[in-house]
Amino acid sequence: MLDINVLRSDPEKCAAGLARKGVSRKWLDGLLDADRDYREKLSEVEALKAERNEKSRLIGAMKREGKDTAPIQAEVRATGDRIKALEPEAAEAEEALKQRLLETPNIPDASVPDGKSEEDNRVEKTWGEAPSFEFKPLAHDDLGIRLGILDFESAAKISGARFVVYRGAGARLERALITFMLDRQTQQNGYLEVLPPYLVKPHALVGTGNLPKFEEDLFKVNGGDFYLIPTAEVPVTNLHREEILEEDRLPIKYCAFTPCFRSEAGSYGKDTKGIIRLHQFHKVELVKFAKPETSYEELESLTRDAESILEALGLHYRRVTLCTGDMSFTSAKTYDLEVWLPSQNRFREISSCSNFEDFQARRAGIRYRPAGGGKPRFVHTLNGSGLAVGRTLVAVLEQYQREDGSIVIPEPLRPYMGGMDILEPAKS
RNA sequence: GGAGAGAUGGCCGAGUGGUCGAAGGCGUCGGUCUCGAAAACCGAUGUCCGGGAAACCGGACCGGGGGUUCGAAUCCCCCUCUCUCCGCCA
Repeated sequence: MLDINVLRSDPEKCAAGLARKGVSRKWLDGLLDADRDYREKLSEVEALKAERNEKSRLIGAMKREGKDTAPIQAEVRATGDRIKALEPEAAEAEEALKQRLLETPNIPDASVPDGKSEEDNRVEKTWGEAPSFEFKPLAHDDLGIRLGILDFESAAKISGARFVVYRGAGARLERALITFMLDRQTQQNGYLEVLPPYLVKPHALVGTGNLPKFEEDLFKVNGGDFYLIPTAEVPVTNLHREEILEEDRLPIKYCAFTPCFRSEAGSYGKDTKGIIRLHQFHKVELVKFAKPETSYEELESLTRDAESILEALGLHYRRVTLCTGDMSFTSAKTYDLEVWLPSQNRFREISSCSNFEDFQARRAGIRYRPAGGGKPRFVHTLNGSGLAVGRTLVAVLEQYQREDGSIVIPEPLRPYMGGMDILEPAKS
């Protein structure tokens, strides 16, 4: 959520920033009209309340002196009736303003390139080299089926499209990746591991910006006021909702492994093969709460922390800065990490690292008190995948495949695989 | 699922219709004392919204929502959450 005070005091600058996110001037003007309307009605109601409070106090004093209060009571009752009539109007105006504010996207940071689609993202760096093969490299799902570790037929029988069953060494590899990532982020990169709920209330999703605008992306649990989390970002960011943190606690760094559930509405026909895009997948998420002054440094280090996993696994990848058109609703700046997939001969997203500045903090009420005292300020929130586990497994299969269909297990994963160094087709 | 108890400021905890934004304690900050520290003593310590350049003024907030009343932390109704006991369960 943007700061209404900033929108009010510098509408020209805000209009320019919002235009980069495709927000029309008309929308912003509507917002400012709603703000004016709300403040007008609020002033009116508050003036009446001030009058009522003063006279009620007077009644108390008169009663103590034994005076007749009937006439003034009637007067105050009339004031009360007017308040009752006007108050709902003010509340309605406030709600209208709030609703519009909740549906207004974040303003991109100045360093973000303009653009319409992922074509316009800016490549920041490329790490490693694409493995060269003497043979035609297979896609991960073909490899997985041949190895007997990915079972799409069973998954379809149970749950339909966009699900998978991992079997044997495949299930173990997924688990190895999860543990490896968590160990790395907690032991080397200084994150505190948390294991949050996978079902959350609507207000938590409003806090992170998934609601009210993007409900169709989510799975709502039947019969309850719960949604399945689309990412650990939701429960972990809300860990400190409605809190005032002490400055010396910042930055706070959490990592969390969770399954993620996404409806993938609107992605029909996209990535229908394999495990690139599923309704349920695993992710290790990194979340930071930072001071505004340092949040962009924290974005750099958070992105480095995600990259450290790819580098440890020896996976060829690149970093891109998302252009204005490819960025999410909530983000001020996002780096995507894209891993090389030989079968597709291109890079695919495996991590997304964002600084939301105070956009989420304002929605979720996450503030900190400056060390010297003074007014609480909103923190900046950041998060990034460190990494998407299923897509990491895809990259390992594809980049480490051999001509006979076996897979070399990257060295750092071997301790987590019981010492296994080559993943070979199951005997039966 | 059944029975009972509770939800008050950073924390503990009093307050049962009228200057209560809320006693007291703890914590924190400033001061006195001290070579310094501790102790002791003195003082200050909420958040949000609106108006204002500011000083300041007004409004709201005692889990959430509604009601009664001239006036509600205090009375009534609904909801949520927490705790205790029983049942069930991983």
